[in-house]
Amino acid sequence: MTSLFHYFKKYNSLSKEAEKAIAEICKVIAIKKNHELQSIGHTCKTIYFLKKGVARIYYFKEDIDITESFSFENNMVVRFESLFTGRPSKKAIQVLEDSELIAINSSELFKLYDKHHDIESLFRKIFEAALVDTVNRVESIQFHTAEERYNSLIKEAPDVLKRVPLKYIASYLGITPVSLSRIRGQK
Amino acid sequence: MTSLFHYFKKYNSLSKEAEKAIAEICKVIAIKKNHELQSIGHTCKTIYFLKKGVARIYYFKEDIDITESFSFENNMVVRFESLFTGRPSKKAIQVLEDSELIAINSSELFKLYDKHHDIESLFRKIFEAALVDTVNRVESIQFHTAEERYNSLIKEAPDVLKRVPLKYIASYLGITPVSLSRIRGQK
DNA sequence: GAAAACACTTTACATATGATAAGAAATTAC
DNA sequence: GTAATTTCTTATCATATGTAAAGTGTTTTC
Repeated sequence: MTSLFHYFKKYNSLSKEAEKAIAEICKVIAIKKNHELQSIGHTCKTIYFLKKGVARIYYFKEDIDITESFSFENNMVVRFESLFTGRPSKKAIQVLEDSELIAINSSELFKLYDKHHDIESLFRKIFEAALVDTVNRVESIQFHTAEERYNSLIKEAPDVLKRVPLKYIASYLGITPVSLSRIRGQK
Repeated sequence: MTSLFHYFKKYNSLSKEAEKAIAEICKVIAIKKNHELQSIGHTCKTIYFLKKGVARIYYFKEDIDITESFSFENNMVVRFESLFTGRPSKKAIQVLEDSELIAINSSELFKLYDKHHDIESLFRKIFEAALVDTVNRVESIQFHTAEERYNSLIKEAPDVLKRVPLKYIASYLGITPVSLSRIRGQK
């Protein structure tokens, strides 16, 4: 739980009561490598925090498995488009190593917003940061070549190569494994 | 001002005092076609609402003008990555028709969050919706062909063709004007 | 309303990525 | 530890998009 509150501190400080209230709606869970945390068609009602391990959000486009994002230690894993619309997600969350997560029940969390103004501010800021990241990702996908994106990925998250199969990295970059292999082969 | 509060109502209801407080930090401005609302290097401290007209956010990649997004009537225009980081933006906002906007001073707005809980909730929800839109845009850019993206653009915003030069639409779709012309020519 | 500037299309050629298939390397299962 | 499975690379060919340049059409300017 310490790691979660340490993560929160980067965004907003919380009163003791607020921390207690959050702790009460959290569960620690362990999942084995390659298992699914949440599946396609399920409506997201949980905000996950990765204590240990790697996760990816993925979906299928015409039978092809496509990775939308990776998450590493000390970060959130959330399918925002389902969490904030209340609609079933077309995406699933899978864990790529034996992992430990903290699961925060989002309906309970949102109920805390009125009582604990600092909790609402905290998550507002977390989601604002997620918006900034996502805007930057649009820029990176739209206007950089696959090679540029590959290079910045391994710069920003060097251990992704050791921890994530290349086929997932390829679809995350928007290319086929064959194409990624070519890019890697050039050097 | 009515149009702005009508827009707000879709997300969260506001007390009379909150509406008054927001009205006090708003300015209505008019801008002529093709003029810049905010320029590259400027740090975003204003949230714009388009009453009338069309706007785009754009930047340069190696001397090439690239459109990141369009906004039409009754929507926000914000460079989130600057607003939420406090860093100068690499992007500019330009108006593509004679336009009228409501400018909300963001520093003043953020100060209102503590006094008016309903204002914080309102903007939290607005930005959560923006996050959902941006996540969906990532999906659309990454995993659909230019032709698919062109078709869904004209389906979702049919008058974009009448109101926006094709060269801007092309870069928004992530392709050159030549390529867009080819796609359009096929039919 | 003529000249200039800008926007759009078309053509020809170059290049990056995709699809498919086959083989090599690594991992997993028993 | 061997076989089976999965992952990654390489090769070939097809296709979509990029670049450059020329031509046509439309707007703007005075």
